[in-house]
Amino acid sequence: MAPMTRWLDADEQRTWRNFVAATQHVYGALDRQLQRDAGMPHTYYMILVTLSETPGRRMRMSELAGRAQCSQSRLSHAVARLEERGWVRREPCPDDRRGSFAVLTEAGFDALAAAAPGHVEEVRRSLFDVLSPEQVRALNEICAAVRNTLER
Amino acid sequence: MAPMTRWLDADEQRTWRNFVAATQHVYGALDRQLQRDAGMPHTYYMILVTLSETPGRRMRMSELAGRAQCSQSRLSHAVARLEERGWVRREPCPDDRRGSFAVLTEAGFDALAAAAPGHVEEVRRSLFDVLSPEQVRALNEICAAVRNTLER
DNA sequence: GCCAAGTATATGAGCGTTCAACTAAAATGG
DNA sequence: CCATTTTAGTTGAACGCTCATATACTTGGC
Repeated sequence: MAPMTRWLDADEQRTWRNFVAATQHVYGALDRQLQRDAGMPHTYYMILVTLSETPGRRMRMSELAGRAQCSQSRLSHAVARLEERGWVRREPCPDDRRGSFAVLTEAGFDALAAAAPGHVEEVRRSLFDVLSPEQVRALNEICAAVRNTLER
Repeated sequence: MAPMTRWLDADEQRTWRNFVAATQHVYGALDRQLQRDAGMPHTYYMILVTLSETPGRRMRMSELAGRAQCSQSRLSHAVARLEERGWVRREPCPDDRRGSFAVLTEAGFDALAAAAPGHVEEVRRSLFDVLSPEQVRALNEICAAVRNTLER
């Protein structure tokens, strides 16, 4: 198959390990904060945010999955849980009877509003506060480059 | 508590969302590759690598947890699974009878050796190949900065 | 030496995620 | 129109992770 592995050199290895450590640190801090203070994982937060930003606070499941960056299955399970909490409800789609909308409820919006300040603080604390403005710019371009890989 | 939230401005929000998308993309690709081709999650891979690099291929559980960046509980569960597969075994620590060593077996080393090329290829494909050398350098510094946050 | 406090690790329940079916409804195209 | 393929979404089992708790040993004061 692969004729010869392009191993990582010492610098690349250091970079990769720093990447793993850094990202896990950020996500760890984030998840702990959200779970502790708002009782939800980051995935749920992203789903609620995505819904809250769309007109009518409603979105088709598949589009929601795309925008909130999660698989359809994950979304389906997540929305089921969010429904149990009364934060989201499903509505059938009139145009396409296979489809359904996820709709953010008032209670869901309130839960999001309550969670947001702590979450944003944590994002700052764990990421932006430790970087210089140039680093933030560089990070943005790096992430955009990585992100574009899949969107082609 | 927090008197006034330091919300993210438009640029920061874009950066944050790119960060989430990019990191999830990288980890997603990585986990899928490892699971598909080597039947293990990234956590297990890191544990095996860490053990393989230490003299005697053995390490105390708590040190292993630190170096492989995972919680003690996670490590304990993971090592239990790795033991079932015959990739790692536990040995009691003579100096401290509470403690134990995790030891990489031959089979474990072989499994790691078989998994490594595909994994490294995937790391390149999803991260290094899409970045310029300058971006890689910048990423390293950014991640080092984030990482140092907790090690103080 | 003894008791309290701390340390090293294990364990189990609960939960989220993945993967592989599965259902049902649209689109496609003869 | 009917048959095939595609698309939208759900479901359940398997599994890893987190959190709280438990166990067993060690250490530090007295």
